[in-house]
Amino acid sequence: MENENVSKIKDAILRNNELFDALADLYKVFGDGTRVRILCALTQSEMNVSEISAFLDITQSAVSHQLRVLKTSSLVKARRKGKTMIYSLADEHVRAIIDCGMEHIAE
Amino acid sequence: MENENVSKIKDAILRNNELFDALADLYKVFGDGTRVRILCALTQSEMNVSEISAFLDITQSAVSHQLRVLKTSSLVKARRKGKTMIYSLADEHVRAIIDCGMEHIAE
DNA sequence: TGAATGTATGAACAAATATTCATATAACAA
DNA sequence: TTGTTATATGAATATTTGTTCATACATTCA
Repeated sequence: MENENVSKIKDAILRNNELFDALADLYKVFGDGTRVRILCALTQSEMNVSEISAFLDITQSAVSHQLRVLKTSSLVKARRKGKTMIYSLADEHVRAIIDCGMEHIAE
Repeated sequence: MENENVSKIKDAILRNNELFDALADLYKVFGDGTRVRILCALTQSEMNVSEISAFLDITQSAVSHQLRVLKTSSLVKARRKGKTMIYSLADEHVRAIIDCGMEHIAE
């Protein structure tokens, strides 16, 4: 079992703990119902905070807190429009990751 | 890119909180460094508990606890071989999800 | 300016969760 | 059977984390 290949893999993994933590941290962001709802909503259309709050029936404060997490993780981006902040997905990776998980669930 | 099936699933999810939570729960499992390490290790080769423990330098107990989480979520499967339990990835979705996240991090 | 609206944020609390330690269970060997 | 190795599990603990509440900040409009 402990052949040469495994040794190489082991070395790679042990030397890349930061990579795995980064990966875990990324998934951690997706691992919350509120954030997933927000992200899924934004796959349909960009929205401002009030719209997200109403659409998902989550308090404005909770939405805002979670949007901050999502923005810090570079999963969403925001632009101001008058008094409102309009949020949208940061890039297509977000959509891809969501679709990936959905396909797993769909089976 | 985005096939009809995925679109339908997405629409369904936007109207079904249970599915939201299912998606979040799936990602929650990936959202822990220990579990991601275990899963990544298993993408290379099946292993028994002791091997995983030594390989990743995590206590046997912690590995066992997390393997239970992974098995409950149907991300890994196990078979007995004498005194040992050999764990492997449950299916190709696991690999796909990991790759998906890796691509996002890679940029 | 002041009032109103939209959003962000800090503190506090509650709930979830990962690890450790001790111990139980399972399979094998002598 | 007894001892040994491999794995699982329960309880306790410490962290992390999501929500709420109150309030601050930002922008527009009268």
